[in-house]
Amino acid sequence: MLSKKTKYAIKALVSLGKMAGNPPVQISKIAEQEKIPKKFLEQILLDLRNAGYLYSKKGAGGGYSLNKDPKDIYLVQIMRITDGPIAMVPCASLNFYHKCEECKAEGTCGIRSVFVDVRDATLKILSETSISDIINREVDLIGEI
Amino acid sequence: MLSKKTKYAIKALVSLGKMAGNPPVQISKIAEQEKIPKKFLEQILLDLRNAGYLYSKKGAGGGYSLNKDPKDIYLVQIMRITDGPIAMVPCASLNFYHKCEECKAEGTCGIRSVFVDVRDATLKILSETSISDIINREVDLIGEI
DNA sequence: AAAATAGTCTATCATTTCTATATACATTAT
DNA sequence: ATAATGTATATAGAAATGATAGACTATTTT
Repeated sequence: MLSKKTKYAIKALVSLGKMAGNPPVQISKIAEQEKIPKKFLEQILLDLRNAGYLYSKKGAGGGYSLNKDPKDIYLVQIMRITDGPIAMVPCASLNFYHKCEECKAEGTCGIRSVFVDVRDATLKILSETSISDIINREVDLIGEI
Repeated sequence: MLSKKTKYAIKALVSLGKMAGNPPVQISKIAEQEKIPKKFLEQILLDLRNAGYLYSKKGAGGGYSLNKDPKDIYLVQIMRITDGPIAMVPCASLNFYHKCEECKAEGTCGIRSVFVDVRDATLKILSETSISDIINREVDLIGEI
């Protein structure tokens, strides 16, 4: 399961993505709109800012906005910042690899082998889907009604 | 990430799968072989037994063995018993569905839509991979060395 | 029948992770 | 200056996870 942190992060980015071009949006506004606890959102936005995805401005009239084109922010990037690994077992992780404690022979582990496949399938989607794609999906879904 | 519970469950099943046909194996033996805390493994095997995947026998000469053909035990089934949902968001789960608290319009949620795709991709692999397949993968991997 | 073996069941504890909140500080606009 | 707003760190509370304990039941062996 995704942590709430990650879900909130994606929601906030989508929300900001829809505003792309507009002046910065205040944390409190995003928190209210997306039903996210404000103080928690502060931390999350900070992480995303420090990772280069958001621009922030202090003081009156300040707030947050995207620091990249929504087309260039991929889910996999966000999830790695907020939740860490994509893989379901540490030994199958590309960016957060570490050995399973109980593992005897990683190279010939059938379980690992399956979860490498799962990772690849998941990664394919998450690394091809941008904030912009999510927004487009919503437009499409609304159109289908 | 998979819980240790699930990882242990799969390991135990694979271990028993390799013994298919042999007399029951004691918990303590599996625990030792697979480096799993014995008391924890007891609980896990009980769950698998109660779900119908294992046969057990008490008393001297007792132990556990598979109650099904290893070809007919799929990862997805085990994971649902030990970890619950496969999907990364509750609103995208087939067997453990529930609404996301903060969600306003599930039907037109772009995030959900992506994670339904992720779920389907994951499910395709997990529902096609059996204990027997894992054992075969190991044979293949050893052959490649 | 008694003793030894091995699973069953329930409770509980310890640790970690997650979620959320609090507080003090820094910067900017008016 | 003052008010608005983000920054940074600490901490608390809650939930989930991982692991252990102990008493009980069934089976086999002697």
